[in-house]
Amino acid sequence: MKQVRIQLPDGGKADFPSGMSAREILAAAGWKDLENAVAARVNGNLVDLARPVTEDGNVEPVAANSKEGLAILRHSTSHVMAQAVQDLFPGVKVAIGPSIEDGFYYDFEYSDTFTTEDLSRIEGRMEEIISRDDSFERREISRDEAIRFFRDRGETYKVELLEDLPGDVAAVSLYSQGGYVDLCRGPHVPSTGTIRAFKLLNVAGAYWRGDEKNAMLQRIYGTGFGTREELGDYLTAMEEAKKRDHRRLGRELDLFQLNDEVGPGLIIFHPKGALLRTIIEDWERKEHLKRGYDIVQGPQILKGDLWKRSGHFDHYRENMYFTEVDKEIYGIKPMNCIAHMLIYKSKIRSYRDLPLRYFELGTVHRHEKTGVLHGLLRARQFTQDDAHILCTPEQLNDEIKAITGFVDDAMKVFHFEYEVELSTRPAKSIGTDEDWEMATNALEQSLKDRGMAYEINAGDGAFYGPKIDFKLKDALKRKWQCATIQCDFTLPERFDLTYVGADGERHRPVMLHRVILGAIERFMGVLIEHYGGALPLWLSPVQARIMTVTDRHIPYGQEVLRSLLEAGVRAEGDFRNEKLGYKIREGQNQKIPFMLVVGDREMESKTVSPRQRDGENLGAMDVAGFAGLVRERCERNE
RNA sequence: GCCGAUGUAGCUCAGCCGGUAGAGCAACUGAUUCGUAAUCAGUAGGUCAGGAGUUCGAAUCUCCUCAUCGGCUCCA
Repeated sequence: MKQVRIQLPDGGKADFPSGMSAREILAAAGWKDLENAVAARVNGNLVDLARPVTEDGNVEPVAANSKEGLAILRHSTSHVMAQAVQDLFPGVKVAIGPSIEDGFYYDFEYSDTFTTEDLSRIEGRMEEIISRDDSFERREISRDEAIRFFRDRGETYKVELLEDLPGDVAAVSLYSQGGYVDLCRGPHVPSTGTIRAFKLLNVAGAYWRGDEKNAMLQRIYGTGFGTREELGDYLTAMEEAKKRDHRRLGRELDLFQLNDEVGPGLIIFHPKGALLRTIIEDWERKEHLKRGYDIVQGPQILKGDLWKRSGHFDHYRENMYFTEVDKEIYGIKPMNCIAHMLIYKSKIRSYRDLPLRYFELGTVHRHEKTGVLHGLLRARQFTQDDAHILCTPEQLNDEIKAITGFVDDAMKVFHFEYEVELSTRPAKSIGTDEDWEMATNALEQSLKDRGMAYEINAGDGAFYGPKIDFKLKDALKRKWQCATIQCDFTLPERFDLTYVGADGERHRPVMLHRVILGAIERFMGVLIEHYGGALPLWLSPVQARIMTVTDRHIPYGQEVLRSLLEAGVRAEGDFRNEKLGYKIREGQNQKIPFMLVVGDREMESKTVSPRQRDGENLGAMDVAGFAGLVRERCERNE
């Protein structure tokens, strides 16, 4: 009888009959905690526990609480959901139902709409299916057979998926549990009873295959975990995350408003929000000057002809606003590049002048579709920390590396982790193949030189060039692009930018568009959520609030306030006739870093008693001492 | 833009099968003058998102518009 040689958990090897299931081998090999296994990994491939093992090598269990195990569990849960939906709503067609980060979904075509009550019914039916503990059975059939099978059942989406498989795929796998059969690569948990904790979360529309030209399907989102406790923790964490939502904190901390009367996607910054952005912008100017950028400023509206020349009129018009002035059409700028081009063109440039780095805190307007607007994170007017770098092709690599370094420094200053993506040529684009290739290579090489981990985002570049995107996550784990570096060989061409080289000939410079924080508004939104509103001292619009114990301490409180403001501390007073506890509570809710209590003791000794946001009382100190402490902690970025 | 849900006082939310609006907190006024997360009392506050319709009568039912929320698509 044929044998397979399998590695044991203790490091030894043993032989088992070929064709034994992965589960049997795991048990025989002496693996522990197998009741938590949802699948097996055979020589690196994830397979069902029931899959026969026919080759030598490694067989390991995949635990329900591992990353892969959870994905398998959730994927199986999505199949159970699809089964429940088809039980309860005959005629509903299934599309796709993968596991995703934090959960799973399944897309359905249904002539009616799923309601919240429907979700409860579906959950109920899922519980029944789970309690039946039906096993997940895998079988392989030919592709043609599968097409016939799903066509007979009217599952047109599955048929389309099968028909679009690459031509060399001859066989596919089907998984069934109970009476439900789905086209699926697997693996799956052994049986429906393995699913212990799940919850359906919401219904949303989703285009078939993510294309807005296709039919709108109904997507049901859910999540699942290995235990009920973990599910409970997750749901609690989601509730907590909602409390960090910048839209909520923006109101609670009195930072900004979004007002229907003003219009969607337009932000009004209140004093504290405006101060926060001023602090960020001051930081930007300082950091850019430090790195050899020139600060410039372009106009808000530019004549239509310039936008035709730049290509925006042809490729970006639907996102632009236009206005007419003295019978002339003007475009309200959606990007800052044009003025920067004209600054470059204002003189003859030598290779000795390059690189030139033009920086502008440029306010732009973009007509975003209504459905995408999202607080500060997606607005119709926003200010970019934008720069355009004009350099020789030889300087490109160093310039890109300097920018990625700048981004990395900035992310450290604001305590952010980030992800990097390289986006390549989209379908709708301008420029030659050679330029695209050269630009894409330049970006990729710089990332490699710096040893940065990145993913390729095929076809997601700007219409004028490839880009590197840096993404931050919001409180609800949605990713937002902040920094980006975009290569552009087209605009210098269109505006006929040149420099005189060492050879005395005219050459075409290369251009980089780049932002570091991205849009100040978006960055503020992510920042507010990141810190849960408790901004670090150097960013806090109000660093200290002076609180009087009784009315007789007001004159001293005002004296302290004056001294602090003079010393450069952002301070304010709470001199109301309220109890100290009430003022503290309010200050705490406002997440003010320091509360300075002034009563008889402080008035007597000419001191203040700072109470930190974490509740710690620093004891009495004089005003100059406190101002020094604030300055020092700001410098240390605490 | 598309699918779905939602829209009642500054905020959070009640308001049943249609009979003309309510709470808590916030605000304001007064009393109180208080030492590290909520002092007490009183007052005021709403074209029930907007518009049209059905009805003797609409916050409630229907339609349209606007906005918000969750997704999709798109993007900083």
